[in-house]
Amino acid sequence: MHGDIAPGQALTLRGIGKEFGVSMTPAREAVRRLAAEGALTLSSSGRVSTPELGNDRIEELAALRALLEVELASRALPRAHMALIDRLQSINMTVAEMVTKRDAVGYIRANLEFHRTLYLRAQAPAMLAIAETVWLQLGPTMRALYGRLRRTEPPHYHKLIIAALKAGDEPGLRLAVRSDVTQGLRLLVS
Amino acid sequence: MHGDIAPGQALTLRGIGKEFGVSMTPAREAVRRLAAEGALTLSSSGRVSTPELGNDRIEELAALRALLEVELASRALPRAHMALIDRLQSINMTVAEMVTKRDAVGYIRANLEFHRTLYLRAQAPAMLAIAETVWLQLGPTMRALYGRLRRTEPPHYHKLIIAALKAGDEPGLRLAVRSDVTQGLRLLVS
DNA sequence: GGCTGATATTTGTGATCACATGGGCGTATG
DNA sequence: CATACGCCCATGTGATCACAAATATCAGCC
Repeated sequence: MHGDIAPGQALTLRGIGKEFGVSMTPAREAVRRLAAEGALTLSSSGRVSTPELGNDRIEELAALRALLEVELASRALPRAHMALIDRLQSINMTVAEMVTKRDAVGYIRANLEFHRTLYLRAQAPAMLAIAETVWLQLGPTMRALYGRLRRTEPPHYHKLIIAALKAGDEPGLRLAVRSDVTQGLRLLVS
Repeated sequence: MHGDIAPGQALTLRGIGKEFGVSMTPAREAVRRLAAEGALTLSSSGRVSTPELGNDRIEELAALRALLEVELASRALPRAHMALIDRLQSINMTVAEMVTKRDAVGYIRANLEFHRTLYLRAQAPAMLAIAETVWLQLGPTMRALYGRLRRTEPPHYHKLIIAALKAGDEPGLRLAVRSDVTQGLRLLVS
C-alpha cells in the first residue's frame, strides 16, 4: 500500500516466510488474502508478484477512488469537528515534510493517513475497507509515480479539503476530494 | 453469494475439506480469501461463519451497491446494443420464473446474473469485482430476506432498466438501477 | 556466436501431524 | 431449578514433507 515494493516485483512463499520467521503456511495465507484483494497478482502457475497496472486499469482505479472517497468525505462532513481538522492539519505538515525530504514512501503513507483520518469519521467501515483495497492495488504504482516526478510543493487540494470542512461546504468538499484523488493519478497515465 | 448458506452459519475447515474431497489446506486458503473479501467472518479464535449483518451495515452495503452499480450501468449504456438487451430480457424471464417458483436461491442467482450481464459491458473489471464482493457480503442476508417476504411479481425496476437502455436515457437508467438496488434492501432493514 | 535441447534447481500445492486453545456439555452445588 | 465449574472433544495454527510443474542454467550443435 505504501509503495515499498516496486510494480512487477516477484515474491516467493519461502522468501516471505524466511523474511518474517515463519514457515510457508502463514506466508501462503497472507499471499492468498492479498491476492484476493488485488494487492498481489498470481500468475497461471501460481507465481506471486506485485501487479503492473496498465493505463486503463489506473484510470479505473482512480475513478473508483473518486467515487468512494467523495462519498466518504461527504459522510464525514457533518461529524467533522475542530479536533479532527486540527489533526488533519498536523498530518498535512508531515506530508509537506515528506515532500521536501523526497521520501516517496513516507509521502504516500502520510497522504493516505490524511485521507483515512477524515474517512474514519464517516462511520462507514465497509466503504472505508473497500477504499483501502483500492489503495492497496495502487500502492506499487503510486510509488513509481511519485518517484519519477520531483515535486516540491505540498498537495494544494489538501488545503481546499480543510477549508471546505471548516466552512461546512459540502459541494466544495466533494470537488476538492475528487480533484485531490484524480490529480496525482492523472499524471501517471503515460 | 447466492444465499445457499444462512447468516451466522458456522463452518469448519475439516467439514469444508471433506465436502469438497480435499484436505484442510485448500479449505483454509479458500476461507481466508473469502474472509478477506468480507464474505465470511473469522471470530477472534479463528472460527469461521457467515456474517450476520446489522441494520447499519446493510444500509452501508446498499449505499455501496447504489454507488458502484449506477456507475457501472452508466458506463455500460453507450456499449449496450440490441443483443445485450435481448439477453437481459431473457434473463429477466428466468427471474420471473424463479419468483413464481418461490425459489429464493434461484431468484438471487438470476437477479445477479441480470446485473452482471449489464455491467460486463462497462469494461471496468476492477469496479465489477468490487461490486461482486459486495454481493458476496450480502448473499446470506439477501436469502434471509427473500425467504421471508413472499412476493409474486417479478421486479418492476428491471423493466425500467431495459426501457432506459433502449431509449439511451442515462439519467433514467441511473435512477432505475439505484431504485432496483435500494428497493429490496430497504425492506430488509427491520 | 546464437539457438536449441536437456538437466537441475526453484517454487507452489496438497496432505498430514503435533499442539494449543476455545467451546460445548454434563455434573454438582447453592 | 438455575447457575457455575470442570472436563473432553472439536477446531484452528503452524511446520514439514513429497510431489509436480515451471523456470533457469548450461552444454552442445548448427
